Order: sequence, then structure tokens, then C-alpha cells
Amino acid sequence: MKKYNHTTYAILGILTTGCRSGYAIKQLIDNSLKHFWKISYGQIYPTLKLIVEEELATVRSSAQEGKPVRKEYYLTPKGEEALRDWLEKPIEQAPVERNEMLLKLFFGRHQSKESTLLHLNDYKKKLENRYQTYSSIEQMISTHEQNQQDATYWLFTLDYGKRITKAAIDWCESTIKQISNWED
Amino acid sequence: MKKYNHTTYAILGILTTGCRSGYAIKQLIDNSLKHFWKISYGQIYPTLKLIVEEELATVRSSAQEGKPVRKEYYLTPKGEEALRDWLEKPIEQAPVERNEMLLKLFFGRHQSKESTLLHLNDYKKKLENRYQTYSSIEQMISTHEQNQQDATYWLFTLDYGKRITKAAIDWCESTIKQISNWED
DNA sequence: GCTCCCATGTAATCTGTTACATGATTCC
DNA sequence: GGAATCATGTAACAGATTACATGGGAGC
Repeated sequence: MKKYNHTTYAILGILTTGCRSGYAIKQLIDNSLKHFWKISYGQIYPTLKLIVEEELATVRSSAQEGKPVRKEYYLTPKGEEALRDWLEKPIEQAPVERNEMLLKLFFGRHQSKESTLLHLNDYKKKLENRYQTYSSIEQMISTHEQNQQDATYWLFTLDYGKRITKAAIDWCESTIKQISNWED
Repeated sequence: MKKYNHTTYAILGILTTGCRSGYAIKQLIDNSLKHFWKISYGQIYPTLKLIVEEELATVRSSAQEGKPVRKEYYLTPKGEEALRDWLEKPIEQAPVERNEMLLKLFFGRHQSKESTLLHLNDYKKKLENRYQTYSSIEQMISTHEQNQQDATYWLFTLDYGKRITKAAIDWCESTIKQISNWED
């Protein structure tokens, strides 16, 4: 079985959720997946092309009245097999997130206390916004009737996002407190 | 002030810690920074070259007896300024970690329950190892006398790593429990 | 002599973002 | 007529990994 990159498998997977066009894929990502996976149009369209070339999916153009033509992609049995194959394989390694905030903090002694606290507060705000976003998405998925079969799994990934974000917020608070208490 | 990429700033920062050669930089990263920042030799050496070209640092070759020649880099005032400048600037956005485990779980309905549980257990083990690694690094930094000024900040970043990892482990346990209880 | 560690470096390749180009439709 | 949304696509660039090449010293 030929190996493809993660982007390809991500798109194969999304094609099973009812999203059939490049545009719809991008929307699903921005709505439900963006907390742990992002893809730009610059990847989506070339990858869809590859997927068709590799016969993992077929295309057909839909001409709905009053709407621009969109290309709809349908997984072939070969595409489904490739997806299942990838799903069964264990992941190589837990991801290393590149964190600019932590990188700056690592070199914190070259910074003023005030500047460090500003950065931390800023970061905390961003995390709080993110937490809110997760809660909203959670609400959306729970209430919508579509994709009931997928919903349970999608909620698991959101739970992950919320827990991680909560832990990061707690860390911000704890760190801010400690630094605030330093003698000047 | 000219802008450089993150890799460049990371290296400028590391040069303030007493690490002076490409090899030593790689070691510091693998020992203390790898939980939130990785750099390969393929980036380090070309970036060091750039840093010298831009006059952010100077090089000199050290010929220690019984050891291969190594190139030692020293920040110039211009280099120190560039580093401080970057440190003061707030970060653009909290990072989005790409997580293959979550991506697979997102498409979990195409997988068997057993396979999903295997993946989760595997992931949990990896996280537990990581947690242990963090604790070891923490011990090392706390006990070593070197870099006392940096130590406080380094411990903050480790605390972050531990908290996040702990939250992820908890999530694994909770998710495994839920899936295990499903009726077949 | 072999292996491991120290040490530096480049080239090919892969992956991903950004900016741009195009054009239809809908709503105000 | 203009803005927003739907929709597809490419080219240039940036960022990063991998594999490879090279060579000295230490210890067995």
C-alpha cells in the first residue's frame, strides 16, 4: 500500500463526512478541526488533484442552479482502503508543539519583568478566547442532528482541546502570580 | 530593525546561555528545549552562517588539544539588540499543534473499537514517558549550579510541559474509560 | 580495526503559507 | 453598483527534514 502524507489522509477522512468539495473541506476544518489541524487552499486543491490521479476518489462537477459550479469528490474503494490502512497504523510520536511564548520565556532573563508579565497576560487572554471557541463548537456539534455517527468522536477531540487549554490557563495564572511576587 | 525568522532568534537566545557552537546548540535543544522547540542541523549551520553575515555574532575557531576544532560564536551588540527587540514584541498567536492522534480519532467511526483503544493506550504511554523526561530535566536544572540566572525561567517552561502532559494523560484515561464501556 | 562520540556542513526533498488571479451569485 | 460569500486554482516563497559527505579522537 502506497504511503501518502498526512494532508492527504486528512482530506480522505473529511470526504467521508459529507463534505465533497475543496471549499466544503476548508469550511469543515475552520469550523471543527482547526484546533489540531489546519490546511490552506494551497494544499487542498493540489492534494485533491493528486487524490484523483491516484484513483482514491473520483470527481464530478455539480451544476446546481443559482450556484457556482463546484467539483464534488467521491472516495473509491481504493480510497477507503487507504484511509482505513492509515487509521489502523499507530502514530509514530506524540507531537512537539512549537511555542513562541515559551521560547521567549525561556530567554526571560534578558527581558524586563513588566514585559514578561504583559506577554503572559496576553497569552492567557488568547487561551481564554480559544476555550470559549471550543465550548461553542461543542454546543454546535451536540445540538446538530447531522453526522451523529461522527459526533461522539468529534466531542472527544474537543474535550482534549478544552482540557489542554484549561491546563495552560492555569499555568499562566500560576506563573504570573510567581513573577508578580518577585522583589525588584 | 530587520526581521529574522524564529529559528534565528532561537539561536541568538541560545548563544546567551554559554552554548557557543552549532553542536552545543543542538545539544541544549535536545536536552532542555525539545518539548517546545526543535531545530535540526540542517537549520542550525546555515542560520549560524546568516547570523555572522548579518553581523549579529562573530566566529572564532577554537583549537583545544585532543578535541576536534569547533567554531565558537559570540553575540555582537547588534545581535543582543536584535534578541531583546524580538523578546519585547508580543507573540502573534497561540500555536496550533498538529496532532495525528486526534486526527485519527476524529475519523474514529471508520475504525474498530479495539484499534482505537490501542491507539489511545499507546499515546498515553508516550505521554507518560514524556512526563518522566520533564521531571528528570527539572531535577537536572534545579541541582546544577550553572545558569542560575536562567534556571527560574527554564523551570517555568518545564512546569508548562508537565501540566499540559498531565492534562493529556487524564484525557486519555477518561476517553479510554468511556470507549471501553460502550456496548458492542 | 571498529565503534562511538565530537563536529561541521550541503543538497534534495517535502511541506506549508501567502499572495494573487478569476469569476459567479446574493443581498443591500 | 458594491460588498460579501461561494468557488477553484497557481506561483512564489519560506521553513524544515532527511540523507549524505567528511573527518578527528577515544576507548575497546
